[in-house]
Amino acid sequence: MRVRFAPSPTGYLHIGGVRTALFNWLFARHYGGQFILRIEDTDEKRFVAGADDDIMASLRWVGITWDEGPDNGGPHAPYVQSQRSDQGIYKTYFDQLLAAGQAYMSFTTEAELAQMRVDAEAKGLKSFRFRGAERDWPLERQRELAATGKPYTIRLKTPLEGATRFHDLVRGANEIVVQHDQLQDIVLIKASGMPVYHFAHLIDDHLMGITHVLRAEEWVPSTPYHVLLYKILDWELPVFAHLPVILRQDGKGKLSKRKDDVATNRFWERGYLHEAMANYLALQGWSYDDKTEIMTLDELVERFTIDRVQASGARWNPDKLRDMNGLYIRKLPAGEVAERMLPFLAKAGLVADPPTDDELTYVHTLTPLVHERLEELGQAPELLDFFFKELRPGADGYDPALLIPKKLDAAQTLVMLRAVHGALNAQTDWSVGALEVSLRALSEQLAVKVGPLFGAVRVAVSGRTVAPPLFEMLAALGRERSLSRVAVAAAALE
RNA sequence: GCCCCCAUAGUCUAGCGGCCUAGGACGUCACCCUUUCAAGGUGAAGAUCGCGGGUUCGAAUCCCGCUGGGGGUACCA
Repeated sequence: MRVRFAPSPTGYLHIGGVRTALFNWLFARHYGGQFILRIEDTDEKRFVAGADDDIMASLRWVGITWDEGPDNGGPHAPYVQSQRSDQGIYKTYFDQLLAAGQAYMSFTTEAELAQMRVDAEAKGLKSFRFRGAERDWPLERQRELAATGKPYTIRLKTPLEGATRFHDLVRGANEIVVQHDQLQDIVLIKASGMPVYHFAHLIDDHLMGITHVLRAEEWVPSTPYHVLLYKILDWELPVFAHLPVILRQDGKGKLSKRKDDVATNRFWERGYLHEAMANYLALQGWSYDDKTEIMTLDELVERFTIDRVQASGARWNPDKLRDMNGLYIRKLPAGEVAERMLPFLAKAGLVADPPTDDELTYVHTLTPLVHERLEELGQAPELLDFFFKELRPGADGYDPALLIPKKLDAAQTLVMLRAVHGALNAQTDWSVGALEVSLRALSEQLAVKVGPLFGAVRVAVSGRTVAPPLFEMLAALGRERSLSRVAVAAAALE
């Protein structure tokens, strides 16, 4: 079994593309087949230089590797269509089609065609299906006109009557039937000489021995053209499996690069784990059973079968992805989380890049404080910044009003914080346990509940009301900084 | 408009004729734990299985129609 993922380098790869690639890859790995990566750069207008590298980086990120591709080559190289076009690979076949009278040179220009559509609509015609007059010309006449230098495209001569039918693995036993009067003579070769997707992908799939075509659902309507071409060329049809589209969060249409934040690289920039992304993506249109959701890449490979792919569209659900990411972060050993957080801390300027040895060990001691609080690694800087930066109450820091617990006033809080400072100052054992014993005793001594007391201290040392556990924070902050922060906080209330 | 595909809670899904008083997950809410926030635990609300006809002793499961949603309709992929 051989499958392929064939992206167009028109920009970054969006997450739906990764899903399609993942399904192909899982399919190949599960059945012991090969997965091929092919770059379909036949659209000169939308071509973006460097997009292929970005696409490959995105695929590698989720763990997808290819047996043959543009970078690692293979028996069917090259794996880039513009290069294949330059080699004349496609010409062989359209010459064959032309000679057999199955395709023809069409001299109608894009502008003329657009006008024809407008006219048809004005006349109230239900639908416009273009078939060029040249489809009935002898090939010689087509060639003569072409020889005068008039630009032309090569179009498929689609049958006028009958129907084309094909099966789809995802849609089950029912055949998809399309009447030929619904088709039109699609362009196979553009006036520029570059083949169009419908033609190039099919030639390459055949030449590369692709046995199963797993692609997104939006290709269903054009599949009849492909089936027709396979038959004309007398080639064996691949097995089709059209994967459900990923719908936008609001359900209004499919995910789009322009409207949605779905560039794959955006996810690693925000601190999504590739393991979580692969797991979530696998569940967009596929499921294992009625309970299992959390699966490693290896487990996915072992369990992935095409019969469990859903036919209906799946809506993009960032909340669930986020939840799953948090779960994966929690599953990671703390040391691993520390390592993965580092780039985010460095980018925020909290540690050097690369970090010093001291910074490295400090990040490791800090990690347990935020480990289970992270849903995205990118949250690490905002959660931890007060451990790295000066902290001051006032205009350029936190609001001193936060120090004052509910039902207490500034004077009472001041007394409390001074007492805390005294107690901590007398503290010789700066361990989490000892600090807790000390402040709990103080709570009793002052006849203040631990809630308000700890709350005030929390703000004093972190500048915020929501933070990691207090004694862990004090311990990580160290004696000097803790004492000075409490003192400064108290002073702010004087 | 026309063609094609799809249809179980707000969302992702399990279900492939009797095991379903419809299971799981996200989200939501409550309670427990608790120094805040999380995490974790327990529980709840939430689906007349889109609607209407059939087939069958029996249908979420099969068939038809309708409706709704999505996709396509390019010298883009």
